[in-house]
Amino acid sequence: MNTLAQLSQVSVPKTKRGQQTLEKILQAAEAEFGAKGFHDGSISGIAHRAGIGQGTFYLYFRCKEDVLRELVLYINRTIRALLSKAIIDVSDRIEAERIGLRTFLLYIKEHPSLYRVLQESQFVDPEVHRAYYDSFSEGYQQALDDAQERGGIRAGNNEYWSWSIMGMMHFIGQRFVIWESDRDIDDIVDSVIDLLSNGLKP
Amino acid sequence: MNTLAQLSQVSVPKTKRGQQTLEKILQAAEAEFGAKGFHDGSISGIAHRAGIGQGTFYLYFRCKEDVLRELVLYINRTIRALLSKAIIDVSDRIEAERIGLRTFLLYIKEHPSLYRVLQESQFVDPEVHRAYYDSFSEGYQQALDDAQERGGIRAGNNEYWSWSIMGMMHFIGQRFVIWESDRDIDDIVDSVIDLLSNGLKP
DNA sequence: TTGAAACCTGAATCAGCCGTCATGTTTAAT
DNA sequence: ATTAAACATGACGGCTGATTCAGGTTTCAA
Repeated sequence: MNTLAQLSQVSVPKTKRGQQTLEKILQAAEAEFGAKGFHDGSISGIAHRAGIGQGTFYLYFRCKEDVLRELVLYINRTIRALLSKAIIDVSDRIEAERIGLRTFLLYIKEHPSLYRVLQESQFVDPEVHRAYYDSFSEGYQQALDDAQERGGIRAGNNEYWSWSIMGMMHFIGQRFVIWESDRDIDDIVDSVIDLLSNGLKP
Repeated sequence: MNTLAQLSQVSVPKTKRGQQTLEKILQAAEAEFGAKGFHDGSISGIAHRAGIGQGTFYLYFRCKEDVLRELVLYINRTIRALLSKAIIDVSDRIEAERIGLRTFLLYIKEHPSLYRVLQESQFVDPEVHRAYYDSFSEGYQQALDDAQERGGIRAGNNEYWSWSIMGMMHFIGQRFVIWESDRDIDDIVDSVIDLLSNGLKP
């Protein structure tokens, strides 16, 4: 299994101008892929949005796939940082779930293009896509393990449970934030966390 | 919102030979897209696998996208039929969830290519992809409504709950059946249904 | 100031595949 | 047996878009 960081293919530009250009390319790629998808999106489209020549793209990335990989790493870093920060001193696991789901939904609402890129990476580079979810799953299992030791939640198979929870969050986000974006996020969170906390049984 | 059936673009062949050819094309497309994905898979690849000429493909489908659409409709019909049959006389909702999850996982284990096509349809024809899940969600909400009236499960927002449950099933299937196929399916089902029935709370 | 490294350009190349078409074969109803 | 409809073929035209490259320009350390 690869860790995500090992999958990066870009080297850091040496001048300030280079760093700005790299940044412009990444933002342009986010917009281009978000609007047209990976296959219909083009390098010329990215270059145009970034305000650079076509050839400049290849000073920073070896190919079209590499820029998508880099965007997936970027989402991973960003969401992980947001989540750690949001639940840093929440000791109750279920409260942490609530805050985590809310934070996630608010993030993808603000960055639907980036979230689309993540989904599409499944068919462009399955390895980086899986590494993204593996990295979340690991942290998740650790958190569930800890909560179980403290008696905060019931015992269970945390590998299966972590993927179940990620699945809930993903589908809820896709359906009620990406596909239909005017729902009240707190209503969604309440309902989903209720199910996750208490289950279906009366 | 479109119903799935309206999205079909193929007309039924008039002779027995035509029906056989259509069948061959669909099976070849399942294999081709399953192996190479939609974009890297080619019409010539499909025609080759089906043992027909390239032009013959276009007697049955207008374009590459149409055959993918047809495959999504096919999965939908098949899984729905399997599920209805499996839970036809199960009155306990939680037992029905258990059987439903098990049936679903066994199906995708046997048809990973078809399941990949369904996932990829999100980026080829978002409408048919969404219609697929909407059709399941509707049936799901109905089932949850009924069970709540009988007191079989707790009250909740069944729109959110149905998508949460579909998300659990999807992620579990992707991770532990598609990506890693040697897990004991009954272990998975027990663990996931335990979480779904009883929740995280002690 | 200078020069070497870093960065930029966009027209041209090139490979690959979708979809068409002119022609030929098979089916099945009468 | 006849024939019109249905089905089959595969070479090829046309287009698209990723990547290259030869010839610039800018940066910055010394």
